[in-house]
Amino acid sequence: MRIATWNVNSIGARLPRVLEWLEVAQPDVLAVQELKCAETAVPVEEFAALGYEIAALGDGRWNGVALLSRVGLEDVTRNLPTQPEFEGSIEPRAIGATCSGIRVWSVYVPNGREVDHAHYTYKLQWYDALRDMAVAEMAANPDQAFTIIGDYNIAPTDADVWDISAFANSTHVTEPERAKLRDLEAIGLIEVIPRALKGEPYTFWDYRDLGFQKGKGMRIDLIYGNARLTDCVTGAYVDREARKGKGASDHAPVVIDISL
DNA sequence: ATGCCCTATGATATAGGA
Repeated sequence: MRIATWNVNSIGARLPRVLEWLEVAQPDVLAVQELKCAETAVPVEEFAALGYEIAALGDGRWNGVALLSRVGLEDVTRNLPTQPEFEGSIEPRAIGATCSGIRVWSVYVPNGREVDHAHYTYKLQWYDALRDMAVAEMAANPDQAFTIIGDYNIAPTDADVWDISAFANSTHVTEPERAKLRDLEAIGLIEVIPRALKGEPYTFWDYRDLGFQKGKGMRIDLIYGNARLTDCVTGAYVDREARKGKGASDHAPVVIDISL
């Protein structure tokens, strides 16, 4: 079983690259973030032609998440039960489903913007809601393989950014953010750290400043799972190749193989 | 020293990204 996560930065703009990647990488499940389109506008038929069902959550221009699966897609849950609002709305940032017995969540955690911004507080609150969901679901099905994959918008360690000194007073590397990752570990979630295909551990390179070309990346697309799942991981990698060339997303896919 | 890019939108600027 191969599961992957990819922040595609617009499913519309990225459709040819995503279809091509599905054919080459052959994931059974793909968690997608930043659809940037309404769920009613998701290109369902193109994915169906490759054998994938899709469950999508999106309301337009920003955010949006989905799960693609060719091994079943059941018990779809939209949003986190205690997900906080931002400026009065519940944003489409989390969708869960059961795929061939594995519970999978695709998440796009809020960015935070600046450490003194309301969005940063929202980000931290969002993590509490993510933890609450994980606690409840794992308690309800303690023997089920469970994973939360997606764009966490946190670099777990200083080595997960190209130059920590460039991140003074920046989001994504602060202690309160990293403490939220430790909260997830405290409830029994374990991070699966992928190997990089070419040295760099990163999963994101900003379009601005030509980050990819200069090796200025960040590892922010993460995989956490319960022991039932992580004990069965046979491999994991970042598909850095997918970040290359014209028309690439600013994120690379992250892939795990598991043998339950 | 700074910006350099890319996306979608009631677009010909703007907001957001991290």
